[in-house]
Amino acid sequence: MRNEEVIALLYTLADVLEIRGDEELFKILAYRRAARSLEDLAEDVEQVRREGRLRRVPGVGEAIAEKIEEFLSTGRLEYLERITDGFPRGLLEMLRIPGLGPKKVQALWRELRITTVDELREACEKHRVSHLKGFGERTEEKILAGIKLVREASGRRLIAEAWEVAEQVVAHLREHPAVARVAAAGSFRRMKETVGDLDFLVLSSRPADAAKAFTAMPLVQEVVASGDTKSTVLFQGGLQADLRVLEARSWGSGLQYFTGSKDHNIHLRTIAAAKGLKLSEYGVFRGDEPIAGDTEEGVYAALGLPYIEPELREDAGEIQAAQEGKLPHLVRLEDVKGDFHAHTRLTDGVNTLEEMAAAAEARGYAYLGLSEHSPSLAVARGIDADTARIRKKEIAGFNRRSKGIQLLFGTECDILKDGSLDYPDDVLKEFDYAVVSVHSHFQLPLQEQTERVLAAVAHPSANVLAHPTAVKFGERKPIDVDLEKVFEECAQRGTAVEINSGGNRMDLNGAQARLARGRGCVLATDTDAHSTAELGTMPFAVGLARRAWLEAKDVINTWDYERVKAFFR
DNA sequence: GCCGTTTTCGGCCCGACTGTTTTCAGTCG
Repeated sequence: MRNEEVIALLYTLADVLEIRGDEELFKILAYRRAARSLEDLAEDVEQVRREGRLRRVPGVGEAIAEKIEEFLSTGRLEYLERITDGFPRGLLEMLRIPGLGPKKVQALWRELRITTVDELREACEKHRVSHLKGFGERTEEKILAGIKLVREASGRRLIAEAWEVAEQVVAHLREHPAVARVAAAGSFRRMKETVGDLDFLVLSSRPADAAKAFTAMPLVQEVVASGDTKSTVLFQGGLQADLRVLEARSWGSGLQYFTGSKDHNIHLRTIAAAKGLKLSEYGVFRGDEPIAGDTEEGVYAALGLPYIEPELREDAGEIQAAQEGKLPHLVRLEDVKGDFHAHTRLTDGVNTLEEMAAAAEARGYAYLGLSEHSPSLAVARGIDADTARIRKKEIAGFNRRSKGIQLLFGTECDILKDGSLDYPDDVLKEFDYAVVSVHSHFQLPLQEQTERVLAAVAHPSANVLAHPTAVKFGERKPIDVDLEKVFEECAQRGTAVEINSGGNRMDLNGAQARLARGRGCVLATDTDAHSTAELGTMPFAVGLARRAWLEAKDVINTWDYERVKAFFR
């Protein structure tokens, strides 16, 4: 997969052109739009190119397609080399500093010959920067603070991590007397697997008090900006958050606007303009007259559209589907009847069988699959066939006693390097079901890795392919595997494909899971829980399923116990 | 550079906050 390289290339092109300042802005925006679009592409860009489908990617036209072609085939881009001739790469790093945009970076470069972040810091400390036109003493201070910030901040983080902060903030604001309504918007509300910052909205008749309640929270490390309707803070730990204060008549349009995505909103505004309307966070207007804004449903209705669920708002076909009345009825958390991927103390979990069963029952589940590791995964104390048989009896005993939840006797069986499974076939047949996973040899080349996984999912005992890319956020890159081929084989063989919300995985992501469904697969939303608490990450797995346009029928965790058993058999 | 129920040319989403300015440019989302 070279998607990341191509995305970085396009962003670099845009940044360089913007600092150089000799191209018109829309050209630069076009590169960024194409880059964002590729970020949401589930497929391997090289394969898309091989099949001549580059120009079908939204925002990729003739010129960008040609540049991607050249870069993929030669590893270089002549155009980039030409425009970066004599262009200091350090300027790109300077652009990351909050408050510094292309114009200021350009001025620093042209006027003061500053080409690196270190040179910039030194110039600020010597107060050489404040003399420049458009700069001042406050700017110098902000740049110095910004340099520190960039060095500390770590960019996007997993939604599970942001979730804890968001819940605290929402609870805090909800209790405040000046606040009538609270919502968290942004990519958080869209349930994107990672979020860059948090966006909070409040309805208040006393905006200043509401803003103060936000900026004065103990969690706040620094107030970056604070105005009448908008404040920005930095939480301890480096997560940035915005608060917007809305009026009741703009609650729906504000929620819609700040939920995004950017490209979804741009598309909506285009539709509004075509109807002679104007859409902003304050409402939908015909001339100066507001015709919608108090509810999100009303905003969409004013544009002639049904309500679109936040998880779909990526400008990935959902607006067209809405226009045609073809939006999916997304799977909901309440539809989930169980989990197929969980561990107990028998291997590397922390809770007992009974504790896990009780926690699952408390979540309202009808069943819970216990899938312990197989022998090869020694670090997780994978169990041999004899120990598995003891577990089988424990589960049978539990199920006889239980008046409610039923346990399934599963295994998370390692896929070995050659694609064979970690138990002999006759042992595999003793389990109710098998989840199969890659836990080793992450570096195999594309073809070998693909053949390995294809062999595993084709095994008659394989029921669920767990965390198919093996990615771990901030820790491990995805394995090189042809997901389309794997999905096609899974569909053919009746092997479900997993969306795993455990640890720092979030694997598959939304776009990949959508591709899986498109190839005819059914999916499983699993937590890979190693404790009772971790069963609670199910909302993130379901969130990804919703981002993948999945309906309840597509997700085996929503099926009843008998149907699941029959599917596994 | 992209794209099409206004268009193959001429548009391209819209507004808040900051700091430096005396009316606004730059930055950000």
